[in-house]
This record gives sequence, structure tokens and C-alpha cells, in this order.
Amino acid sequence: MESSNRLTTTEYAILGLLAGGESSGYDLARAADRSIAYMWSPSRSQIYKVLPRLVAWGLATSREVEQRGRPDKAVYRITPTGRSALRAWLEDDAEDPERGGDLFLLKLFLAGGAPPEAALRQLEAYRGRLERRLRVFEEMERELPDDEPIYGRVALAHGLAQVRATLAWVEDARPQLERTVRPRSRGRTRRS
Amino acid sequence: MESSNRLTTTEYAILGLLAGGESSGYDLARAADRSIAYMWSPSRSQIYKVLPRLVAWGLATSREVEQRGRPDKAVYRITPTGRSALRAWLEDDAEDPERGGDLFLLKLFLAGGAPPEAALRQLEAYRGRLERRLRVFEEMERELPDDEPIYGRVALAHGLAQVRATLAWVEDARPQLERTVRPRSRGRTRRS
DNA sequence: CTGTACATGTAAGTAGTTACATGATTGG
DNA sequence: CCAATCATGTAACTACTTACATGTACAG
Repeated sequence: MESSNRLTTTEYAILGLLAGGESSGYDLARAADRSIAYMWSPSRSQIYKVLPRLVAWGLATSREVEQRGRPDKAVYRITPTGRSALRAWLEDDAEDPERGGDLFLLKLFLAGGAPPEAALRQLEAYRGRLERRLRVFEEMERELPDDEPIYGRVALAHGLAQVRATLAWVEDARPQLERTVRPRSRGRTRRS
Repeated sequence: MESSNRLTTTEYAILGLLAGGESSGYDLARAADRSIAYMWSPSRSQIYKVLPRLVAWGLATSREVEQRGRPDKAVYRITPTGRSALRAWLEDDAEDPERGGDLFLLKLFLAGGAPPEAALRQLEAYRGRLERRLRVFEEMERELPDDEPIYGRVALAHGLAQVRATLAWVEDARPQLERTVRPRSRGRTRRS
């Protein structure tokens, strides 16, 4: 039973959506299309392949639901094991350096599956990567040879503009996420 | 010999780098790492697989170069057929809607392989996609249910911030690219 | 004498894709 | 009556990855 330690992004993403409630493969495909399509959207057939795998690994359970008028469906529910695997992923901020953008956004979107501190840590790690990238881009800009074609220059400016805007967003997002960790006592206080 | 009409992004990317001059597989991997790594960077082994394919399709030619002290190498050169395939790709702005960001940036970077009008058309198409996306995001923002978790909200704000910054960049980049089409006569004029 | 750069490739595996198959129900 | 929605899946394929294999030369 040696559980193969790591799952793929798609597997985690499905697990994350499952954490929002019991659903069928079809539901998941629709939910993905409507919410996180910009960061992740596998084909339906891929979802149907992944779900039984999650069950085999004990991360989810399935149950048949009979329906009148429409085909029967299998609905899936995340297990405690599944939840803890998801939480571990959401808490892991030592992300593979490249394409971190999409992955971060996906984790942020699914952050409901872990304690609110996790989202903040992801944000800080993301900021770190952005700042490193900013320094790389600024260095590139400084060292651009005089004969560099404009295309390289404008492409670099694109990168710089995006990184800077994203860093500004981080400053905006942080207090909002902090509020979820230590909710501001404003009038009445709400627990948990 | 029915030439399979379309190439993969990786194949076009390699063709694009090849347009910059004769190079070996090893050279290409290094060049990619140093320039376009943020938008595209396949493994070396993939490059070594693609190159003979390009030769088989008549898009490139190869020639052996003996070296003293180091292993012999094969250097590849783009053919006229290859150039026109590349140009066609660089001119095609009806891009598959999603993940257009990376692809656009790649084309922009390799835009030297086509007449300067192509880059401008790509930019306009990109702007169109960004504006459509902006409208979608703004619509999403307007229709956010009151119980939407903050994570969805801040993720959306991320998208909005990036799209807006990128649109601002477009306005900045356009005149620069326009100048390459109709070079401003400032002092001496340079042809071609 | 160890690690890095140069240089090319194979083998095995994976994560994903598109296209196909099936079939009932509902809305225009 | 036609198209879309609901619902699940298989088959065939593809692009790409990691790990491995091999070997020289040079710098520290």
C-alpha cells in the first residue's frame, strides 16, 4: 500500500473542488469551467479518469445515485485522508519556481480547504517569487545590448508591467487575508 | 508526402530560434534558457527529437561539424519553406482563446521572423482578447454572490489587476511597434 | 581529482488531448 | 424536430518529462 507520495496538480484540483461538497464528474467539470477555468481546466475525460484513482487511494469515496429521467450518476465525496492530503498541498509554499503564477492562484482559490494561515503563507511565498522575478527582469533591462531588437525590449516591458501590477495587488490582498486569520473586532464578533 | 498542416508550439518556437541563425540543439537549449525561458522551455531531449523532424519535413537542413577537443555537432539551418511556415504562424492572430498570453509573448519575441506588420496585428489581437477578458472579469465582479468566500474575490482582483496593467502596457508598446513599420524620419533614414 | 561545460541521444513513462459511443429529457 | 443538457466512459494518440548512457576538455 505504499501510498505514492505526490499527486498531480489536476488530482489536487479535483480534491479541492470535492472539498466544497459531494459532486459527480460532470458537476466538477462544470464547476471548473465556471470558476477556475482561467487557471486550470482539464477535459471531462481526464476528470473521469482521475476520480476512480482518488477512490483507489482512499482520498475519496463514491456512491451511485439513481435518477429518474436521466442517467444514473456516481457522486464523490472527499475522505479525511483526502482532506489532509489537500491541506498539506495548500500549505506547501516551497513551490516549483516556474509557472508558479497559475499554481498560486489555484491554491488561493481552493484555500477554503485549509486553515486561513495557509493562504497568507502562499501569498508571502508568491510575493517572494515575484520580487525575485522583478529583480531578474530589472537586471535584464539594465544589460540589454544596444542592438537588441525592439521585440525583446517590449516583451521585457510586458513582464515588468505584469510583475509590478501583481506586487501591488499583493499589498492589497494581504490585509484582506489577514482579516480572516485575526478577524477585526468591529461591533459584534463572530467565532470560527 | 501530404505535409501535416500544423506544427506544435515547440516546433514553431525552435523554427523561430533557428531563424536567428544556424545552431546546434545544444545552442538552442541554451538560447531558450537565456531568453524565452519564461514563456517556453522544453527539455533538451525534446529539442533533439524535434530537430530531425523539421529536417524530414523540409523546414530545416542539418550539417555535421567536426570539432577538435569536443564532440562533433550537428548544426541546423532554416530553409525557405521553414521561413514561410514560421511567417504564417507569426501572422496568424486567430489564436486559441485560452493561454493566449504565453503564446502571444512567444510570437512577439520571435517576431523578427516576419514583417513588422505581423507583430502589430498580434498586438491588436492580444488587446482584443484582453478586453474581452476584462469584460468577463468585470461581469463576474458585479455578480459575485454575497456569500462568496474572500478567496474567490481576491483571486478575481488578481485577474483584474493583471489584465488592466497589461492593457496599459499595450498602449505603451503600440507606438513602439508602429515605429518599426513606418520608421519616423528623424535625421537620416535607414531602409529595410 | 572533481565538477562543469560541451554535445547528442535513447528508453521508459506520464499526463493530458480529441474523437467516439450511448442514450434520455427538455426547450425552442 | 433539432439542439442542448445531463451523464459516463473508452480508445487512440501526442507532446513532453526524467533518468540514463557516453565521452572529451578544462578550470579550480
